[in-house]
Amino acid sequence: MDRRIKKTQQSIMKAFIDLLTEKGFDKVTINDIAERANVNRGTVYLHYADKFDLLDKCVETYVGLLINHCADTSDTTLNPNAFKRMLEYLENNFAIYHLLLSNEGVGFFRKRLYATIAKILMDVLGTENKQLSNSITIHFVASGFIGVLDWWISNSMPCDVQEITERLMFLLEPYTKRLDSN
Amino acid sequence: MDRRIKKTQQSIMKAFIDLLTEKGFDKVTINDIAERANVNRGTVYLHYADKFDLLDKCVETYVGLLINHCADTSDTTLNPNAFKRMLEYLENNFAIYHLLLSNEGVGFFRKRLYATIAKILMDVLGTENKQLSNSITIHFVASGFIGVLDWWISNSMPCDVQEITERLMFLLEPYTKRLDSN
DNA sequence: ATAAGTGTGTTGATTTTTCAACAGTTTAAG
DNA sequence: CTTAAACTGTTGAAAAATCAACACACTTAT
Repeated sequence: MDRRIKKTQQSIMKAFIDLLTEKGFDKVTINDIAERANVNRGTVYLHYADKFDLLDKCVETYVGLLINHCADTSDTTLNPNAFKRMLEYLENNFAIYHLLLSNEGVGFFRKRLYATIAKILMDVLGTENKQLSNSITIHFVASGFIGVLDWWISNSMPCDVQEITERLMFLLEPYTKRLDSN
Repeated sequence: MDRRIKKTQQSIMKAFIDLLTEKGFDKVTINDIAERANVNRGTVYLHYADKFDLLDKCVETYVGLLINHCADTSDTTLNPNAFKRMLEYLENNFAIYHLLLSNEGVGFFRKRLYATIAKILMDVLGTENKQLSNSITIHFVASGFIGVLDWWISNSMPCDVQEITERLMFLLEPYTKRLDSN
């Protein structure tokens, strides 16, 4: 990707997230964003259709970053190290994810994170196993997982990464087994 | 000036100063600078002829910033507040000016600062008074002034702004009088 | 009601940056 | 010495960002 595009998109997203924190979605204008990002207003429209599209792309980016931080290893099984990396990343970028999980995210974030995690679980299962029981398990596990993340972030990380990782592993253990053996 | 130009030049200069601090002038390559500034190598050559030109332009910029920080008021007489602002700016940007005053500046900085200060002193005198005695006084005062700045920065600011301002005012007092009355 | 002000989204001409390719020079190592 | 690798500086075509201008919708205060 062209270096200019990357730089422009990064500064627009950064500006948008900052303004979201300061004023809230409704009060942020495209003018604000362009000014803060030190970019022409037209340039914003060159990349994003409108404010909602920008929020959507931001969410996509941050979900991607979160997921990538536990996908370094080629290990597809749900292992503690992957969780730990993800939670540490979450901890280090607390402000942003707290914002996106709140109503400021307008539901976009939760929806996309849910879809992404469900897809990963399906991929782990492989294409053959499309039984109803597995579908239900996937949605149950995805919801439970996100619910715990949400609780942890929304309550300002009331316990440390190590502890929440262990609790998650414990909770997921029976289901990972059930998923592995189709 | 086009917004892109400003952004590009700023990031190139920032990258250059940082690399100068880390590696020294000789070891910094144009590739380094472009990479650090997140800019195409060709773009560097679009703005600067070579490394020396870049250093020169940097020096010009930083001398300008230093001078501007005591030129807010329309008061052309040498007043304590102007000195104080300048010294405070110097204090807040210690690392950069320490670097530029050292051999890393390759003499460019001292030369240009000298020329700038001498010119200001001449302007204060006006165009009519071009007597030899005034010329000599100007060079004496400019040298003395820069010498004190250099000492202060090179020794890591061994006294506070207030004190050095007072000492400077005291030292300059007889000469400002001599200059004012042609 | 209307006028002034602010935000939205689009357009086209212009400028800047990028990229890849090139030839020439310097540096370092076998 | 010579070969490989890295750095320098330049070029031209292509892509992106800028700017000014436009029409339109919306608030809000006189």
